[in-house]
Amino acid sequence: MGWRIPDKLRELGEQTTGSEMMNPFQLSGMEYSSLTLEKSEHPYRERDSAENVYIVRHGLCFSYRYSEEGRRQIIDLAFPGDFLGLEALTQEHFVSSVSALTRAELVAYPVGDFTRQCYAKPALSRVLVECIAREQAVLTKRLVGVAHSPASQRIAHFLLEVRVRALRSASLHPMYTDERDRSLVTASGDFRIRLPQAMVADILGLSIVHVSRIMTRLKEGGLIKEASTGIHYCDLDGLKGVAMWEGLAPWFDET
Amino acid sequence: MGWRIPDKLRELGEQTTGSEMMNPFQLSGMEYSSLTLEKSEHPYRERDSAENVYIVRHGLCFSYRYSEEGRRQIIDLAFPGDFLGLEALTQEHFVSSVSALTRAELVAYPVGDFTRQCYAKPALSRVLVECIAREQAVLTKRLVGVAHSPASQRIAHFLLEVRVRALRSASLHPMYTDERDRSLVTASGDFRIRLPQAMVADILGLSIVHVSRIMTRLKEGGLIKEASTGIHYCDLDGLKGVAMWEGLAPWFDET
DNA sequence: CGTAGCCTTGACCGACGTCAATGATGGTGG
DNA sequence: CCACCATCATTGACGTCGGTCAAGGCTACG
Repeated sequence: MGWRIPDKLRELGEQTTGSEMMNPFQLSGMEYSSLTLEKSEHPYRERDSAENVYIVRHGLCFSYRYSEEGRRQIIDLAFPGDFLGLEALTQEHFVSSVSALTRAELVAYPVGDFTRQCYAKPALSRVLVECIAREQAVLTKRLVGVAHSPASQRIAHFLLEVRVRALRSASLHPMYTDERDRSLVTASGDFRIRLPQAMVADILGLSIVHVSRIMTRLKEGGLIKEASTGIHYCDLDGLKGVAMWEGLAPWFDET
Repeated sequence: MGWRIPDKLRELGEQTTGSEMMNPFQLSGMEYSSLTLEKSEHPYRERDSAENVYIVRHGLCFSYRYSEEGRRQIIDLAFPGDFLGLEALTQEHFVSSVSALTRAELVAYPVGDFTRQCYAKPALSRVLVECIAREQAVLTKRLVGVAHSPASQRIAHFLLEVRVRALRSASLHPMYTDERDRSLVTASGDFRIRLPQAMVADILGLSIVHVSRIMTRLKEGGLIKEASTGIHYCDLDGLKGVAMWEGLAPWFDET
């Protein structure tokens, strides 16, 4: 689903051990294992028994589900620092699948431990609530958008959303800047990211064809460029205009 | 937003005092005040400073927001037992408004108390996480639906969703069956609810006109009836067919 | 050179929105 | 009891956004 920031765990009262400081993923009292995903590998799938909660460490993942008609609906992207699979906290089995958009590295915590720690450290629960609330804000925003706005606006908005979230993630989580895959952040001011149009389509509920059409329009307008390095954002203000951008949510700082 | 069920608070470990048992809304250590809303009154509005967290006691509320183009987008309904305004936990100001669909009664807890109690009783945080997760499931489900399905399916699905949630609320929360307003539950097997088409439209992102068209089709098909008492569900299986119903979420029991 | 991803483009069509007029209903006050 | 208004639902005409189908291009890669 893409929840946020274990860092706050430390930030928020709970004292941290030295080793936790060294490695923000090692939370005391919890098992902890890493796994590396190649592009389009799955840490878990719908219906799998939900044994772990994950945090993204590197790379980009996305969670999705198939609609009854068999279309893939992407629910959200997950940037480094985001949680994945929090459904495990409340359910036996996952109700969504996750796949890696680039090579990615996750950290897995067994649900049991996680739940236990929630009880032991209220700060952890508290963080969770915040993360979920933040996630929820993004989702409802998208819900509102998907419902009413024309495709161009949705797409522009989504591109901006991705930028803000990626930048936030990168700043909180500098290791993301790791150049291992190139779906990355700023070069010389302008932002770029590798994001196949099919992703955009499946997130926003549009057809690939139509996404293509609109992206070419955006390109013609000089708002973005596309290259093998991904989508480049050329004219931020232009994009914000098209998107009717008002910011993502109060707690996401603008850049 | 419409989160769920303080009852679990007691259910989930935290011992309860006698008076709490008598009145599930009186949580020890928290201030607590009630307010009654007439139809279409607002407990709070977007941008209001977020001072309270609410639980719905009677009646039906809905949370909404205006899109940039000025259309009202309803985010969710809130049934008795649902939380409202949990945004207050993470934000200074509300980002959505709430209005009563029928006469309604809310209980308000000051955020400060609420937060403090979250730290004091991990079970409370835990409940919150569950509530939010449940809410989230409904939202993502709707997101997926809104994105891809034809209007008829969305509407049918929504009607069923409402039914399940209302029944669940009524069973957990018998006081709901209170006959004070008639937007209520079962009569002799069939379910009915008062729900203006404009609501449905604004929840699902459709135009009122189109909702009307489709509802008439549903009526012609004998799936529902409409009367002054609200929408009557005549042919549940038929509806489920149209909706491609697969249940709302694992933890919502079917009826 | 062939194949596989991914993007583009045109022709066509249907679902759904908008506009505008018309009906039902029910509540209020004279 | 009726007149009036507000709210909500219906219906038709018409336009458009965006989906589907199908063909063709562009890298990238073995």
